[in-house]
Amino acid sequence: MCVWSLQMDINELLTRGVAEVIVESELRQRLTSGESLRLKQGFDPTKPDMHIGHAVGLRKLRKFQEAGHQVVLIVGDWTAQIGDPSGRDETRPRLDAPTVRANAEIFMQQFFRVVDRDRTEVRWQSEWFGEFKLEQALDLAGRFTLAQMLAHETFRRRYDEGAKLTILELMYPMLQGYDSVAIKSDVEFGGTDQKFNNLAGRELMGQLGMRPQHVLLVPLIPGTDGRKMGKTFHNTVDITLAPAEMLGKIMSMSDEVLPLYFEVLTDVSLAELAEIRLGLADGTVKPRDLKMRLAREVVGQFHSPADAVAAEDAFVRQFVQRELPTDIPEHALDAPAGIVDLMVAAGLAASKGEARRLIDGGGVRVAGDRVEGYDLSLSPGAGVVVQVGRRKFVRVV
RNA sequence: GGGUCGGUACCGAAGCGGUCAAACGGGGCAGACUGUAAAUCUGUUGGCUUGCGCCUUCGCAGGUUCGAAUCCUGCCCGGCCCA
Repeated sequence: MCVWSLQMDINELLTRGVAEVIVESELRQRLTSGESLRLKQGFDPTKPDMHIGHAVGLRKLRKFQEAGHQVVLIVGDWTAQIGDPSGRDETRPRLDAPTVRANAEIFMQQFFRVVDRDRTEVRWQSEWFGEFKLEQALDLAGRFTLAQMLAHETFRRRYDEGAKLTILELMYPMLQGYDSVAIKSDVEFGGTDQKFNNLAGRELMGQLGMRPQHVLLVPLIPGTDGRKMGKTFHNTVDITLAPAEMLGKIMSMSDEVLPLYFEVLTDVSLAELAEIRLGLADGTVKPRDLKMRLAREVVGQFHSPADAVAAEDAFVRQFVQRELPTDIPEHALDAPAGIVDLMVAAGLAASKGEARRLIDGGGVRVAGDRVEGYDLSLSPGAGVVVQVGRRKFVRVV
């Protein structure tokens, strides 16, 4: 590889889908030197479900691996008990070991869909915190001031608002920071919401005479409702979603996400990325078509290209051509049933009240016709399709 | 330890003796419009009941009252001030 293309790679590595690098000039230099770096990535085992927002960081890790670097994945079995102050969670009960292990298993299964397992070292916080002495904990607590902690936006807000804020929670950044010390991290990866925590690691390493880790922050992407994708908003696109669902969620996203999504979730070249931006801006590219391509590429990554194509076909059939989906679940009846009861029994509505409301709202169809009133009755073997909204179907048999 | 303010439905937040299943906003769901876009608009958002109505719900447990989310007592949890 010639020096020039190496520089180009490093440039893309440090800028594409990257929100901030601390300290960029230094990290750039280390990357150029050919040194193999240890890339720290933490994980909270209380919530093993990953969404495509997480994938942004994981894809970046993958690119670094391809450039010869080593990922160190830390299972945060101790910090999980505290809860990340970046969210608004309060102190949690300690998870028992089997739960943590099971969650870690689920998480890694997803993690390694993107990250190269062979270039990953998995470490558990228990390795160092399990034996931690009070003396060490106090030493740690003595290295940070209250003012420093209150510089964290989340702490600050809760403090100012008069919400509950425990000393334990203040320790979260310190513990996460200590992880960096324990594994001798060179670069910590995280979303922009992790900046404070990651900087704590940098601070701590410096105090202990180690070379302070660098920090690479990836952007948080918008979720299905346009707000930052996150579990608390219920707007995630989970990577475990079935191809059809994943495709559908991406298709229902606002057009505004397109450039960013292409940048952080696909491998289209930088040149093409520029074309996409241009095409969207001057209207020569149809957002819908572009979004379909995005959806196909994303689904292809977490499933397979064949799955993606199949999902697209089904999507076009069901939502563009308005045909019935091919795989409609069946609901067996052994006696005639009223529409309301049937909807509840078939899982199309959570309660009879909801079923009636849906009917009132015009959201229920039987054999293609809108249901008007509650007295429609269906017989066993009717074979008709009951539809609620645009995507819930049941065939009555 | 004392004083004081507060704990309301998925979330935020009104209500402060009956007209409260509980305003309003967000989110969710459904409808219109569409590209399952987004934005916008409309409806809906505890359960049972076609209706009258009934049941459960406003931190927990009791009490006062014909009647309590609203008043009283105790307890639990949090904020602030004083010590």
